[in-house]
Amino acid sequence: MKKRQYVTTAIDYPNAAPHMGHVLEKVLADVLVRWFRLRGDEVRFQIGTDEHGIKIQQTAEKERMTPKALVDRNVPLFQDLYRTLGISADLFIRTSDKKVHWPTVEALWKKLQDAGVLEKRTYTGLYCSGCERFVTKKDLVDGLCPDHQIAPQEVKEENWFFALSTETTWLKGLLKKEYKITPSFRKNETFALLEQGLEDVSFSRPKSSLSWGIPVPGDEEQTMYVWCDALTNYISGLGYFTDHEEKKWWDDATITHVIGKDIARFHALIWPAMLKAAGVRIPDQLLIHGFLTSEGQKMSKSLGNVVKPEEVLAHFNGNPDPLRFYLSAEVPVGNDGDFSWKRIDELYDSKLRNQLGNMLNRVLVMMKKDGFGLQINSSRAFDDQVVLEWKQYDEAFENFELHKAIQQVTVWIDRMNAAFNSSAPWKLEGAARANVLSEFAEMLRHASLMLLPFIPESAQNMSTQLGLPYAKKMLEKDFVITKEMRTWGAVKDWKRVGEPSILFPPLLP
RNA sequence: CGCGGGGUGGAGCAGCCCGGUAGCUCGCAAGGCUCAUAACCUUGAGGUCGCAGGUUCAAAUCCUGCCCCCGCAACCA
Repeated sequence: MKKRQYVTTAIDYPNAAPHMGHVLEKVLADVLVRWFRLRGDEVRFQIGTDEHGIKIQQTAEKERMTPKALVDRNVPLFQDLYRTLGISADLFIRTSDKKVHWPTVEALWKKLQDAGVLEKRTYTGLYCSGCERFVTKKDLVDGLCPDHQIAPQEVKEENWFFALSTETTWLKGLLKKEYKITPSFRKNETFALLEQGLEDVSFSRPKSSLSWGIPVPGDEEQTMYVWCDALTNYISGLGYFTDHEEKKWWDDATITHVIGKDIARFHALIWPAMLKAAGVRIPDQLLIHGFLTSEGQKMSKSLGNVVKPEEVLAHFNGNPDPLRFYLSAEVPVGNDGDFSWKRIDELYDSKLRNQLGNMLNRVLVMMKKDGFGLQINSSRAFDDQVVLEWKQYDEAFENFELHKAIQQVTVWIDRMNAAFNSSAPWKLEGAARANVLSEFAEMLRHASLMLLPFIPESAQNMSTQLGLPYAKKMLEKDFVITKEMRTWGAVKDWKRVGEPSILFPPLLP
């Protein structure tokens, strides 16, 4: 039976241009999604932007524009970047979208209210006029805000609160059983939070302090806070609580939220509690990635080491694959990683250019000389080897160890290079020579299929050079890697290889 | 006792969950090949796997304690 997958990423906050952290998450999700599609799953993949909130409001004021104008200016930066990177999302949702997003959010709010989990209370807190936000006593140094050197004032305001504290026990049970969290240490972390007990969370702010957002239904003086607004994108994109609900993507799919470690707790605790109150099923799993440092240090504007994805793309002449390869191979899923210019160049040269690209070229150039003909003999040994490679590859993906899957391919390419030297086909003649070369072409065919989720365009390029009949269709969303394609010598209508060309050109100094 | 991650040859990392010849990339040395994008292959030098105990026939891997880095601590991916 066909499996159905609903994959989402966090929605990005567009108060500034996208950076490498955004890219890490989207590439991770995209690789996973492409693998799902290639194995034949029915997939829906959603990304988007979280456009409301005080920060957008403030940034807009600074730049003397309306919040709407600010997000309309910034959101295309994200959309264009993701298009260039080949992020194969089916829907890009924007929380400022009153047609797609708002109806679901408003309906959800009412459902929560009906369920009795929302309550209006007076909240008393310390407000720093410099930060323009509430601070806690722990933030203060000698009673002063460390950023602004002023004493915060005690302010009372009305907030709607969501009853999370009562869900502690239920959430423990949920995390123990149904709700899977990868990597597992994030689950332990969440349990530690639960042990401390949960507090109710603020679900709205007065319009006077937060105006850029969705008004609370029936209480126009209040604006929704991030939770009910942003998290809800995962179901508003499916039209939930409207006349065009696409329930099959939620009720009958495996739901995977790909998110960063900073928002893990909200997805692990608040989101399920909201859904429970609204009578909607709980998602299946969270895939939580770490953060990227830049040249070993925390990425920050003040250090000036923020890496812009556009610069990386430009460095490789607009080819997204070196960056996709780097993030997939160098950053183990769940761990923090580092972005280094030196390292990405190193990897490009050694792995992609000298090992992969050159391997393909050395085979194809010889085959071209011999007239492009292909003759793959059946072979028990190669059969077994290919089966094993695919098995390990699948296992890595199933455990979300994407770095292992791609590293396995590069290791195989390594072995091919060594085997090519010891086979020394340039010393052979006739049928022996043709057979050896064809064997390498067949191995490269498998490798290009395995690389497809990671570096789609380059993998397709490989397959085109190999002259594969299916090469043209490889980037289509309904392309599936069939049993034949995974079997040694089983692509029967593949008789000739194509014209060789340089897969990864040397970089200009 | 707030929470978590990390400390492995010159640099950067994997391995640790499921103990059993210490692996990868770059760099370095020597040799080989000549099909190929001056690419490829082989061999070698270089590590008491943060420190100290413990469990075990056997520990980078499990347990305990300590030291040092780095994040997070409710809206910075």
